[in-house]
Amino acid sequence: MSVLREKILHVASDLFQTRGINSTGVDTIVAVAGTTKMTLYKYFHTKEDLILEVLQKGHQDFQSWLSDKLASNTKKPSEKLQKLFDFLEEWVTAPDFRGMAFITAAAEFPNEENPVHRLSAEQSRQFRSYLAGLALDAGVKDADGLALQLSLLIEGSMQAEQMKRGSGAIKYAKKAAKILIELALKN
Amino acid sequence: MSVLREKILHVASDLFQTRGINSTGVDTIVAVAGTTKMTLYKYFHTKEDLILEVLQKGHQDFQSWLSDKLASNTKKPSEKLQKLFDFLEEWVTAPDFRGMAFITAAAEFPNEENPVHRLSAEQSRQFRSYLAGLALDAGVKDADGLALQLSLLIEGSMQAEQMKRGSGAIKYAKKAAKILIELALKN
DNA sequence: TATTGTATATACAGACCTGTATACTTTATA
DNA sequence: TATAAAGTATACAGGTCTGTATATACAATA
Repeated sequence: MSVLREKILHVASDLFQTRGINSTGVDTIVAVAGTTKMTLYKYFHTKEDLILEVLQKGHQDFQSWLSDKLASNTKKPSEKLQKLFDFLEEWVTAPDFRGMAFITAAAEFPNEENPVHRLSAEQSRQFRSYLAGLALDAGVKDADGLALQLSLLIEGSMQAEQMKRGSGAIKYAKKAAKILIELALKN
Repeated sequence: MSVLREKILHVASDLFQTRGINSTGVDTIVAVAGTTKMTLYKYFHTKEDLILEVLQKGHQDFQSWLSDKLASNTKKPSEKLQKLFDFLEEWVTAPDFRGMAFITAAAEFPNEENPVHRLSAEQSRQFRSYLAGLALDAGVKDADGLALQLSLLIEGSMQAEQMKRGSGAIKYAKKAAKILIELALKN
């Protein structure tokens, strides 16, 4: 894939998270990326297409990173659920953390018919389903229920962290999660 | 206070939540409110002023409603923490629920210097501080910790509910909260 | 009746936005 | 060397946005 295309995706992702999607014009994106609008519109038909690709790439990167971390650092399925929050803390406290893209995107496009909103909702569902898979493997009975609860803690933390950097929300989310997970494993 | 001023605030609040703040022009607001831009700008110096007032009113309404509910339906302080989630469920499932304004506003204005972002962050802090007060009254030792955890569950639910109406997230948040509260009361 | 306050109607300036058209330059490849 | 592909530079059309200017209508009040 073209290096410029990647650059545009990366710059757009950063600007969208730091300034907001609607507040970031394509002129700004190409200026920061060091290219021109003609090139941007060659790779992305519309700004909406660009937004959708930024979202998709962001979610893929996050999911791959998390899956790899869990795969190479844990063995027992029940261990994965616990370790999950250690890795999320690592993710959140990284200097280039910019929030979870699909959370902010859904807020900027509240209309449920909007393609950007739909993709955001889909990614949120996907993440919960991934958590449910982990819970199921660990032997949790109400895997969907626990997954939903954990997702609330996680997405809440991400949002709190974006609202105020260094909030430490994820630390308390981890504590709460530990309690919920242990109890769910007993039942 | 002028009836038109109230009308503008109400209409703006609704449009901001259903279409997004940046995507809602003042022309749309005055058209729906049945007035003109001249009148809007007489009561609110800038659009940003209007946004700030909408946020403030929304937060006040929410807090008053919740405080009143708790005051008139519960007696024991420890009961308040539990009942809290029943009232929140009532709030969320109301047909005119539109999400928590300060969550979406913070997402649309990510820059921490921005006045709208600052007010949103302040309201989030205020809500957590209110929860901490309830926890303290109930005799919880780490009141701030529990308050933060509950706020993650609550704000996560609000966000989930706005992402997809009827998600039922608040029901699972309530279950998780019950566990966390009971454990915190024991310590 | 005259005046004052409130709201309307409408037009517009200036800025910004997305997306395209046109012409030019560079680089790789056949 | 000729050709094609990729990118640059720049201007612009058409739309939307905030905020203001100007003139008018209407009601209450003195």
